[in-house]
Amino acid sequence: MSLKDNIISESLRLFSLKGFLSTSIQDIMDAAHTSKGGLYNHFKSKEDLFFRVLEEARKIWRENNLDGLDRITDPLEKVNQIIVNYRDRYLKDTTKLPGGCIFVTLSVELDDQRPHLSEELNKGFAGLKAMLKRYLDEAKRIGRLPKNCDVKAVTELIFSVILGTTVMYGIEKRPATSDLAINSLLRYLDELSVSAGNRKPA
Amino acid sequence: MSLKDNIISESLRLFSLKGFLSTSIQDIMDAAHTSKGGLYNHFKSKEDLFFRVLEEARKIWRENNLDGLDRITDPLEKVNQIIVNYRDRYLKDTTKLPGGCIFVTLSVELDDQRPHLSEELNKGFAGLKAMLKRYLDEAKRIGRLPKNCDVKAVTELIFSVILGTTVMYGIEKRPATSDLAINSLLRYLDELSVSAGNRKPA
DNA sequence: TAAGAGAGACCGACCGGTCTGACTTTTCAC
DNA sequence: GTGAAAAGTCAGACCGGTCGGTCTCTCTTA
Repeated sequence: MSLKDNIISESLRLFSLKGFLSTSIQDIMDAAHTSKGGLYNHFKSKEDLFFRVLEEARKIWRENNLDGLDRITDPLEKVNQIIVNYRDRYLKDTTKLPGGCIFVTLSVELDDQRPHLSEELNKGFAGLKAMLKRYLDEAKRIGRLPKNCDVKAVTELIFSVILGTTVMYGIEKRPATSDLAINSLLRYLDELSVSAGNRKPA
Repeated sequence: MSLKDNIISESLRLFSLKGFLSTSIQDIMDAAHTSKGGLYNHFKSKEDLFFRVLEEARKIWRENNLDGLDRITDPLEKVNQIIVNYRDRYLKDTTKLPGGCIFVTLSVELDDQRPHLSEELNKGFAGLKAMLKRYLDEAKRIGRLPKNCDVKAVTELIFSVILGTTVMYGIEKRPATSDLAINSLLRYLDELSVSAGNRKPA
């Protein structure tokens, strides 16, 4: 692995643990076994590094959370799979992200301190939310969700559980409890759904 | 208000916005209109101040979130009231906590950097969780929740939504979407409950 | 006159970032 | 193919500024 890539992946690890502002250039130099010259040769500033790290984080997010999605046709099942992937793959990817979801860590740290950085983070959140909503809308359209289902509200619930379990993971350092919360959410979605074997009384 | 109290409340505001490590003594001095001498005359270190601020934050949490609870007897209704208070009072207390729930901000920032500080934060989280579980257990005992209800899982779901909506509030800076998520949770709890007018088919 | 409050100079450590210089690799005229 | 110049890589000294914390001194009040 090139020094540049190594700096990015070590920064990713450190940012997920300590956040952006609390990770010093010295921390990164030590982790990547390099020097000021080595680092600033590849990145023109710490903020530049931030955006490169964000790219890498998004790649990891997609690889983990969207895995297997193209083999699923049912939109509600796709939402289910995203949540399962989040629980089983992404949150447990402790090699690349030892501090849990880096987007949450960075967003909480930066939202009131570096608006132009948190704005970049928010694009990702908005994208996830839009994706969830699109699948749920489609599910409603094809009758997999009841006609009176408030898709927007369900989307926000799913989103808040995803964010919340990430924070829980940081608090408890064990996946057990955050898994429980996610399982509750999955059960809720299942109860919400309409299928041959799971039809609700009117 | 005494200088000491003023330093605490200004620190509370700043910590909720920027976190502990990213708030400098200089920031606090500016906000409280004092100097090094004025600050260190009342607090022996920044960490000492941290614990005083935490005390104050807990007081505010109780005042907001437990308000009116003693006038409610039904345990499920108590849980409901805590969530409603969280939505309508605590999250919107932007004068004292402009950056949202300070416990979440600090926990995300400190869990991998200052274990002895985040440990103190975790006591509060554990206390809230225990309170929720106690009420839900009681609700199940008196038949307000179905016998097969997984109280632990529901507790974790509520907890994760509370944490998640706090993060959402920081991301979106408007209460509208986090309110939606909380409303979804309240509806879910209502559907879960067993009462004269809301009995489920077996 | 003793004590407490508070202002601010000062301390060593660390921050992000720049710059010089040593060393290696690539490029290209011949 | 060869040699010299150009470009790229990286180490580390150095910069001004900020960090948390200490200390001295003045002012107020009892």
